[in-house]
Amino acid sequence: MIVIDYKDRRPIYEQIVERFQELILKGVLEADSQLPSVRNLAMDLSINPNTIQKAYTELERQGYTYSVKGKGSFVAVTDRLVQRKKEEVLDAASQLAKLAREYGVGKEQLINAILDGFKEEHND
Amino acid sequence: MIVIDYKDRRPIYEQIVERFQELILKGVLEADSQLPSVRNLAMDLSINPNTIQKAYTELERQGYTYSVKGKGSFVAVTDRLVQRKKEEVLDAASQLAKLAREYGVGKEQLINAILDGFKEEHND
Amino acid sequence: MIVIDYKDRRPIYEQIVERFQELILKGVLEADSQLPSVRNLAMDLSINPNTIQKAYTELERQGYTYSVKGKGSFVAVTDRLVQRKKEEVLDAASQLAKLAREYGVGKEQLINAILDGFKEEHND
Amino acid sequence: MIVIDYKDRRPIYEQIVERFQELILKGVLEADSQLPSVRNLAMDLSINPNTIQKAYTELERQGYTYSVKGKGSFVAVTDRLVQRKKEEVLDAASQLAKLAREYGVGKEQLINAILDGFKEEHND
DNA sequence: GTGGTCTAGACCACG
DNA sequence: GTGGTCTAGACCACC
Repeated sequence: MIVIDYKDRRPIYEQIVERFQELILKGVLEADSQLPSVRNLAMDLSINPNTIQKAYTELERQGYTYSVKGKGSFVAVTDRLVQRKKEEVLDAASQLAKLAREYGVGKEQLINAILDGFKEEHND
Repeated sequence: MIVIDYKDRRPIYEQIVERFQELILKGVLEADSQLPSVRNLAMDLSINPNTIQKAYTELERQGYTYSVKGKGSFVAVTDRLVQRKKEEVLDAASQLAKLAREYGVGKEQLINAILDGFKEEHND
Repeated sequence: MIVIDYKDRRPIYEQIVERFQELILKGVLEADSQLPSVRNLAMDLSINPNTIQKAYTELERQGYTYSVKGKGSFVAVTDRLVQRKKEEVLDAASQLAKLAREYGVGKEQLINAILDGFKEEHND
Repeated sequence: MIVIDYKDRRPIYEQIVERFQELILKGVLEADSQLPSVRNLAMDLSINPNTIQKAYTELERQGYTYSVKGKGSFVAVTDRLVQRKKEEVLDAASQLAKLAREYGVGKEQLINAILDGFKEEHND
């Protein structure tokens, strides 16, 4: 479920945060379902529990999860987060379009690239 | 011409590299024109010459500039680089479209955001 | 009567203690009336009896209840406790005023906020 | 400047965060002035650098400071934060008034307590 | 020198 | 068992 890429320049805890965000936003992990325990996941990935802890703390801070001492970490309700993510994507699109114009990429080419991306089957 | 944002989390040399890439790709700096000397720029920005040196080395490595011993650094011919940049933008668009579909952003919304970005005046 | 909020960061036993304090101080639970048995309440709330026990022990320690071996826990006479609580509230007000002054909040604004809080209907 | 209270139940890093917030909000530490380095402060307080690091990370997250790798941590512009703090104080006052009414504390008593707090000289 | 990340190992409160 | 905090010591990129 979680894979660490040691060639990735980003810190491990950040990779873990991002991966869980993905799993939660896409509904793979349902609301109130439990995340792996800090210790278990640390053993699984052969990394230090503190690193997992840091990732979980960050997820909680961002509102993706909530944690109960002595019980575990759980997926929070995500409606607002999904909404926020959608806005982020649209903002990114808008920024990208600006950039494209600045570098002389044609509007048609850009939209074609968008349509291509939409068509492609994805195999996660 | 170059402004450093100390609150930006990215390293200073990276900010400098990116800024020169921009100036070069947009044609503000013409081919074979000379970049400011390491010392001058360092004084101008009140930062360590080593930091400028690192930025210039990186620019040369990426093909944006070439350096002549004892003379300075100069802007390289950029046709290939512009082309590469355009491809990058189109790839990014394609990736973004995939992401949008995965998060349930509608194709129309996405294209509207793109068109918006294209319309807007930019005030760099 | 008692509701546990698992998303609340405070420990469960502390939530229970506080809720009983409230019920007792506001007179919902009268003096010498019996609290639910440890086992019953534990079953009701689907939590560990040890957690209830810890809450009851704490309530007794603070003088809100007294326990009779083999009979159960009972609400103590509360006049002193109510008095103590009122003093606590007044102390808190005084502290808050100090803080307000230190951060440059005007006396009038502060008193208006107080009056607002007094006016508002509460819907517990 | 910073004192750790080991009897305090709250974690050390939280005490440090709160203390710096105070110093910054009250203007003792001015905008863009440098905080003690992670290592120095750790030595001064005889605690582990990681604990300071955690405090500084939290301060940055909350917008009180910004950090530059290789340079240090610096106080951020605080206008917005002071404003936020003032609102917090007013909210707290409103909540306190509600509580007071619920426990039968008279409006006059409460306001007197507020006025007392405002009058008192403070000797930090 | 600086902040940032990570490991290893420990202790605590909670349930 | 769980999450949360802390220590000790290390390495990295950056300036």
